[in-house]
Amino acid sequence: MTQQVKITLLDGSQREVARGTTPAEIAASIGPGLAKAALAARIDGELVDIGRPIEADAQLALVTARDEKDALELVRHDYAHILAEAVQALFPGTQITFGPATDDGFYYDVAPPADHGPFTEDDLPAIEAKMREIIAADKPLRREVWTRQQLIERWAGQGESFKAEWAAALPDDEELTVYWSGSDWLDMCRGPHLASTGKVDPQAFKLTRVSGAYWRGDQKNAMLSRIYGTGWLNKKQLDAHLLRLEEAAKRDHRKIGQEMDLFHLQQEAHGSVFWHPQGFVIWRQLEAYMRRAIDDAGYNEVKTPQVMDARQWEQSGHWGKYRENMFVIPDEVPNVEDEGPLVSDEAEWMALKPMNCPAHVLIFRQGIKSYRDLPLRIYENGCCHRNEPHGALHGLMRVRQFTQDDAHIFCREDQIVDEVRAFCALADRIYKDFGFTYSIKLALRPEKRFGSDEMWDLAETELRNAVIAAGLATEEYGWEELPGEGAFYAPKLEWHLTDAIGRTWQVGTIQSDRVLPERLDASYVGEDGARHRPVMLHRAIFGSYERFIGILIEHYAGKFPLWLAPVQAVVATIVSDADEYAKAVVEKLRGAGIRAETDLRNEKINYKVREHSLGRVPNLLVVGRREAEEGTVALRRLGSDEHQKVMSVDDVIAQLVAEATPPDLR
RNA sequence: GCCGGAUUAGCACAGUGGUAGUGCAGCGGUUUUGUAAACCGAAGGUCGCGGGUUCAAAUCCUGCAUCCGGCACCA
Repeated sequence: MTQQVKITLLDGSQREVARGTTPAEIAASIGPGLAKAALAARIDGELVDIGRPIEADAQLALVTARDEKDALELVRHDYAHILAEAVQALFPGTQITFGPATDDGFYYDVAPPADHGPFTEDDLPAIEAKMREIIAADKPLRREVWTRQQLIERWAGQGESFKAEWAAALPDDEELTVYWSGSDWLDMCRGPHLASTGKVDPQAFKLTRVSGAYWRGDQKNAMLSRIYGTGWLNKKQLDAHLLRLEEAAKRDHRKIGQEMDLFHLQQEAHGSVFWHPQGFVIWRQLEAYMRRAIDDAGYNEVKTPQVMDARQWEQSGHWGKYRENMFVIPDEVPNVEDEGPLVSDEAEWMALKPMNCPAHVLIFRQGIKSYRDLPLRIYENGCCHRNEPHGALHGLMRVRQFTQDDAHIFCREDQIVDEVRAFCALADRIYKDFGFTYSIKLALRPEKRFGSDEMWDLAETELRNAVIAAGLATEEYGWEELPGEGAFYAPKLEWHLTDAIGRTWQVGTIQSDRVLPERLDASYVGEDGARHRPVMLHRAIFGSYERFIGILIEHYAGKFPLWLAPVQAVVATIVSDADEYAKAVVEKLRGAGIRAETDLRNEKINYKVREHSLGRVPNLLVVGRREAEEGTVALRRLGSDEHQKVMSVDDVIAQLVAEATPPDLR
């Protein structure tokens, strides 16, 4: 066996070193600066410890803070370990389980000691302080390969039942490693890690919250305490992140919804929205916009029943697969006597619709359809109810009553690709009108599903091919396939929007379904005169009006483009002598279709400017004696640094009318 | 549904066993004001709901509801 190995560095240069030389040593031989900066290495592409001996000829890349993605992953992973060590140091008897890096930090799931109860946020300051001690101690992190037997014995011996279970379950072909922190603490971990605990910045992390989390993500298992932190390379990054969180909190649609008087929620109807006049203006604009879009795209709008017999839901399969999310209603006159149960034991059941698809099939089934009728696109602003778990409800984003922009396209096999492509184009146009970029994902068959494997193969292939044909299955569109995430009846293409501050939201979807037409016996007469099954494409672009408006509120931070703004202009007076003039201006604005209000209150103009600015009114038209005499207004635009502009009323109206035109009508 | 936290005036919040408070909004008055908060006054509460402990409960205990942060769920 040769004692030398050949190392190829990033710049292509090569050097011979003794077998077992570490990347750290090579970094040191290149220069002290690099030795200090090197956090880890990639050997033949694999991310490894800086102290990992090199055993064969290899390509070597040294990882420094400049390789931000790798570096963040490494430090976050280290923070997670230090967190676990700190918790065990402070709370002996705590069991550790699992602690990965996340998108902006890390967490560790731990089981508190029997006498302690779950950890709370009150515990965090002490844990943070202990973590800083461990970082200050700069304990070397040392990797060792162990056998499964060693691991199980060690964990079982320490009373770490979760780790022991985990060690026993790890796959046979995996090299099992532990990392020592100094000589007194170790965790089972795949690595890699930095060379020592002192390599992370003690000022660049913060423990943020504590929550419950099930062991191995399964509801049937024990509930652990999950301690979350955010972690970065340096304090500047941490501060920037904390600032971003503050900015995101300011955009919270629940907060803005209250500030702008758009909607409210209350406990007597939890999970269902009370839309206020201002909020419903936005809804109406979206509804009108969507109607124009679907009219153009050859859809037919329908309206279907809110409540249908349970037998219908049994036939569609929802009763079996979806009942726990449905609101059921006895089909019986309730008992009006004081005594006795509200409904009898013999009551038949009905259910509020959780989806619109069965009703659309029932419309399709009326009369005989021929191949000439296809593709038939049935659209509905469909109001659905789903009995969501209480813990899932969240503002407008997750509600129990919502209205989908839902349509079902009944078509032949050979029409699927064209229909999906047309849908891609429609979705593209609509999302761009709102200023979103997006990525497309294909969610593949879930475990709990209807239909044969052949059918799923076919359906998945069709959707994939359609996206490829549309030229969207590319990196630019974030193309990705997500195993196990499809609906129970069909795979789905998903559109994930990216909003103004970089967060993503899954909204649009199209799914190709052969199950429901079969179950509800939908058919058409083909050219051959025989009966055939249509394929059914389920599709939505907003997803639900509620959620889409929630997303828009956060995307625009409440500063809606003019066509969506609840109040488009306020005419505010400086002196009461201008009241009559202000009223006349508002009349003219309204006559031109602008949503305008007067503000004649007995307040200083400073006060009115401040109030309407905070209220996110896009245009403030200030009028005093001068404007009243000259027939002008002083236009002050929200978010504009420039000063007011004095304009004639007609010019202002022309400008606002142009700006308030919905994007599809421009 | 699970873990933790919260719930006090329209809103934001203070109040740890002894007469429920502050700011803003709203209401009344004064002021007629030129681009991000004029001044004065009066009013506003079943302290989420139920039960318990206590001479006395917003405050302690308990059950429930809703909300918040996660987990699980998300057709």
